[in-house]
Amino acid sequence: MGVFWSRGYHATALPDLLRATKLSRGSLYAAFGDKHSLFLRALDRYIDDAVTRLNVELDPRKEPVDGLRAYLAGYVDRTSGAHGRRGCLVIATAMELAGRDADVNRRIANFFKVMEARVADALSRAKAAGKLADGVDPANAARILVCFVEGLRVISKTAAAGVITHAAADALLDRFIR
Amino acid sequence: MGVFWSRGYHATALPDLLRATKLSRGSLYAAFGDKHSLFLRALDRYIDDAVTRLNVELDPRKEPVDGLRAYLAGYVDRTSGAHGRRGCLVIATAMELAGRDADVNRRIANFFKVMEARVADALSRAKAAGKLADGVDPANAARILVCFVEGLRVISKTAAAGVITHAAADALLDRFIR
DNA sequence: TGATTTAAAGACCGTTTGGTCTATATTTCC
DNA sequence: GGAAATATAGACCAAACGGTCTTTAAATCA
Repeated sequence: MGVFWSRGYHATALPDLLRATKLSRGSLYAAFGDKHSLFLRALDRYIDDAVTRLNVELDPRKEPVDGLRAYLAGYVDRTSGAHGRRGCLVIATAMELAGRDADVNRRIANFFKVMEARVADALSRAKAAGKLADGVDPANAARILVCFVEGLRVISKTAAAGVITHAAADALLDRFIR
Repeated sequence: MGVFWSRGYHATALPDLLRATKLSRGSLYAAFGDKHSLFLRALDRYIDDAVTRLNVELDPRKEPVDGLRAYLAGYVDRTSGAHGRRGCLVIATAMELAGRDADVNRRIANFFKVMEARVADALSRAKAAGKLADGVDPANAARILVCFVEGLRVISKTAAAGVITHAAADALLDRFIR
């Protein structure tokens, strides 16, 4: 997974995968079929990890506003410095392959749908608890937050070291909560 | 430019470029040097177009809030439907090459810096005119808006046709203006 | 231990990659 | 019209691509 994450699909050659998996050419093809299948497995694992994290942070049994704060803070941390410059496998794949690979497109579209749904759900719970500012629509706000965190990953690819974005994330959430 | 935009750097082969430029192999190399140089020219043109548009929309002589509204609306339009699925050359390049290509990194980092500066400037002018909501910091808000529009481009790569985001963009801006 | 399965190493395959070069047209200019 | 410059088509190159296959070594098990 790591090598696709760092280099992208096309830029990852067989020798890179052999080094990363410590498998021989024959074993790799016996185990995974071909490069594309192996990539799909890597992408699935990456997405699973992300969804798992989402389910923890936005757990319905937790305080929704705290969860949203943790969700945003997690993205800020993961896009700071060297982590940020590594980028995001989902976004890189979306831009590189989504238009020409239906398997990839389906997975990524679903991931964004799930994330938006989890965030919208947390916002709905916050609204029900009277924690949201007047006139905030959970569906719109969820889309805004998802776009914000994904945009964060994009600009962090080239951001200079030491750029702090926690303040922006806090400022954004503060606009929605009471 | 178009072929890099549609396919990305690695996935664009020489024959694609010959077809797109209607040049022969020899002429193309005489005119541009090599694939990487040609790509840099395409990227520069794409960025120039974007900066030009930015300068029009956020022109200091115009009403800043109107400009910001036009800026957001423009991104929403350009990420809807087929346009959206084509993606964005800057983001695709950031994810594909920025980590390993200093020329590319410099251009993209600068582009994001310029965009954020233009947006921050418009927000500052709006604040001076008393048009901003209480407690809104132009610098933080600018980063939020930039991340939002870039995130929009990402999720639009795989979004189903007909998904409307104008409402989210309006909702976001409405949180910052009075 | 000896037979059998499993994995490693890497030669090998056809194709495609980015890039060069030559021979042939096509302009351009006087 | 004829010489000089320019652009074309496409042969050609070495290297790298994804993928297969054979040969050798290691592990497994009775």
